[in-house]
Amino acid sequence: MKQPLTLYNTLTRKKEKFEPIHPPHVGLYVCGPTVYGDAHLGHARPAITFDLVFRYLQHIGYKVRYVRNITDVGHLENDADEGEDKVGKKARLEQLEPMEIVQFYTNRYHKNMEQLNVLPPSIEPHASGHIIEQIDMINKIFEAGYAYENQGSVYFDVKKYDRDHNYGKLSGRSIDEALENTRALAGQDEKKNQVDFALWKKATPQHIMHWPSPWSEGFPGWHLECTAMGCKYLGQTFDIHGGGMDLVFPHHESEIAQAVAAFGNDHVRYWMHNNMITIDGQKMGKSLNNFITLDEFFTGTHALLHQAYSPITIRFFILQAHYRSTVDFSNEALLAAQKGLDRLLAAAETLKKLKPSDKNTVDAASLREKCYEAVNDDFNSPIVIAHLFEAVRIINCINDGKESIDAENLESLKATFNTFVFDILGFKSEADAAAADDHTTDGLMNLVLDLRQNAKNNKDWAAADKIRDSLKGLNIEVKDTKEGAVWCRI
RNA sequence: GGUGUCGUGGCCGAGUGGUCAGGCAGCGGUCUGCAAAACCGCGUACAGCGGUUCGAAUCCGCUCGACACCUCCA
Repeated sequence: MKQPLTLYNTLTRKKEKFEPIHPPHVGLYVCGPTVYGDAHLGHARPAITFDLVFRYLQHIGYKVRYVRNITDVGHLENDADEGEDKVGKKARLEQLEPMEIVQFYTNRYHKNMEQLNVLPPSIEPHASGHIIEQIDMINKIFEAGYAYENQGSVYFDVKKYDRDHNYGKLSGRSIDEALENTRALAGQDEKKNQVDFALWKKATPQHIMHWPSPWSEGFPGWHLECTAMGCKYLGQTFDIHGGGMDLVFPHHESEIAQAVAAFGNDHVRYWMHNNMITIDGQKMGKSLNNFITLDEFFTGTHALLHQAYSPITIRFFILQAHYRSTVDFSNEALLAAQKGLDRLLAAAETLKKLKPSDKNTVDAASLREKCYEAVNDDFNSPIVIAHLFEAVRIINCINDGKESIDAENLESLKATFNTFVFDILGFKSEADAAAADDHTTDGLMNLVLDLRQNAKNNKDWAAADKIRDSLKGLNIEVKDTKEGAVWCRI
């Protein structure tokens, strides 16, 4: 079952063969959301990208421990020295306990993820639940000599670290240049150098979220939680760390520095980063305030949306682009995704009904090979989808009697199609869930279609069309095929 | 300014140095009472200018343009 998977490693800027440290186990860590607002389209990208990674690794036989954190503390609005904790700010504005904010948006995030058919991770640790681990890590960094305290806050000595190791190897930056650029600003705060980052911040009196520590009543620095929690659950060195490209610097760069300082070695083998979703060519993001939330997509309630788009349409839209490319949002593109998805799912239904014949003109094995090749090549989902559309054409041709398939190839085609469409890419038919079809409905529909067939036999087109049009008003579409009428919800 | 990524036909979006991406839209046809669906056929697209090569959208150089990161952001 093992497949020759390759993936693009941000660290080496090359595609590399994937070889886990402790096969068959794989450790996967992905930066999750900061829960102080509703998830938007941008949040769907890493969730879906790494859902594909998670699903595929499992499919090819690995036992994956997938850790995706919830950030609920420590990220500040501005820089290290000013600004308010985001969660704390929201709590103050809404007069709620910070943990109420966290719980509220975490619940909503989970619901959105479920709608997108994103599988829950194996472990979903909260930063606030791992203060002890983070303090422990700061102690280790102190012991190694890369931390210093000032006024109750603790900072990472990037300049010193860079002399011994290499700060900037992930993002391709040189710390000397950063120092050059920021020299004019230096000395305005507690840090020795502007490039240093906080490991622990002493809380100001108005700061709501704070914990005791050896240095002060305060809260952990921004980059610490992922290193601490990743290493706690996946080990001091683990296989894959993922997240959005915008996290490469400084977040992931600093994560590496912390791990190297604390443990003496890099904690991550493969760094994977998904690209951004853009809107009018610009990154969709919280700070630009140009985001559309997932709920707004699902309900169509946003000025820029011409209609509602279902969760699986959003999933299809995202997977139709490679994860390292930007994707530009537009109604036109989403509508194209919706129609393409409908056609793919309709073919899945048709496939169920196909009958094998003695003759065969279909090479199911080759399709299967091509699909695996595409995923193995750095999770190239758009290529997989292209191959699946080739299968759609074949399925429809068989259904039309223009191609034929024998029992063996039919079994193989069904297995491949279902594996890739549903298990790996994670699409699903949304009508099914909504309909919850029962015997009564089926019986009624068969009766109605029978009556319409009678009308047609009598050339009573008016009656036949009235039935069809009325059903359409109930969002039921009737299609006349060679084998008689079929219906589906629209 | 520094570090990167990228510019593909109406829209979205893959791509290897040498017949093909794929989806959506469009046009023509088959089928159908009509419609829908489905199928078949149809588009000499690779930012610009040079260079390497027998041959480049694919390699190199330059120009132009876009985006991302360098503050929190998925």
